[in-house]
Amino acid sequence: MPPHEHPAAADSARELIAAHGGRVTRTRVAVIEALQRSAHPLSHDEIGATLDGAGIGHDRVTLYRALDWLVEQGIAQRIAGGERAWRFEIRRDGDHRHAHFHCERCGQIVCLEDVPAAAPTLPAGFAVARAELVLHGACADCGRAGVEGKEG
Amino acid sequence: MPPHEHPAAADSARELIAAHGGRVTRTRVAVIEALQRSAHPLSHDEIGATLDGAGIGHDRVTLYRALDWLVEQGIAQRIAGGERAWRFEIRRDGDHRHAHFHCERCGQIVCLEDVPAAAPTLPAGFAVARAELVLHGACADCGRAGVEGKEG
DNA sequence: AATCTAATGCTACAATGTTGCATCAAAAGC
DNA sequence: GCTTTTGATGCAACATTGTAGCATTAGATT
Repeated sequence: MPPHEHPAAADSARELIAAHGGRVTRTRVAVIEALQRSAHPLSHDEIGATLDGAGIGHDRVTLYRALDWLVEQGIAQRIAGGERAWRFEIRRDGDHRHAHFHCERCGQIVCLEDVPAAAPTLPAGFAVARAELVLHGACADCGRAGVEGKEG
Repeated sequence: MPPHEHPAAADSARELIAAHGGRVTRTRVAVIEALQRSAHPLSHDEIGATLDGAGIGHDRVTLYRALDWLVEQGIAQRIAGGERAWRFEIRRDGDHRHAHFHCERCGQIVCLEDVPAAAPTLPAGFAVARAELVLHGACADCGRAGVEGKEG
């Protein structure tokens, strides 16, 4: 085990991957750990930066495929949230139906763990697989910094 | 007035544009009419096809800018709904906070006029400008056609 | 009709995501 | 420990969606 990693985190990531019948690769372990460490969903780009920071070579395609696999396996989930790019977050058991807040000031996506994204009653015939509730506005940090400008 | 258009629709589009201080151009009129006629939000691409069908020359950029202007003026609004591309719909008075349904089978976005996309109580400091509630699954048509396959 | 300038249309570009294929390396077998 | 198998990677090339700059066109006004 590399001495510069948290043993528990690395183990849980490795076990998670193996439990789904996938190969335990540097990329997948690092992606899962990055998502687990982050308090908010990460974009492909942000995850890539994390990998670079960890000295893990990769390219865009590998990362996309690793993320695709994680989503496919139900380990992670995609959020359409902010702008054009997807964001990813780890699916914690039973916890994957919370709403998200997109700050139009700083671009950040915040998980609103307390706010459920539940599907209301729908017209007959509609089968809902998942609900996405995204609130747009100014987050607590940006709201404090100033009402109109970028800085207070 | 061109004889192949609905006079009322054309007038309302023209008036709408003029009321916002913009120039009444073929593109804008056609885009507004397309959105008004459609029961569901349209993608940039679908709107472009409508313009082509109406024999109105245009290019991608013009259409993007026309749509940007409509959104800017509050005449239309963007929906992040389905995949990567934005969708657009006309803003009807007071009616612009309904939820949307994204059918993962046919890719269609359906307006759920009866389902409000209201923001629930948030942590202190969060200012919500708008709420987007998108439900993903199978729409009534696709659900009827078959449970797993594309066709019943 | 002449004028003014918003809007268009072109080219070129940026950002995000996908496909095909040769190579590499993780897991399994020996 | 070495070889085999094949899933995962990395590269190049491409597809889609959206923007920026700028010359030209055409809507509104005089």
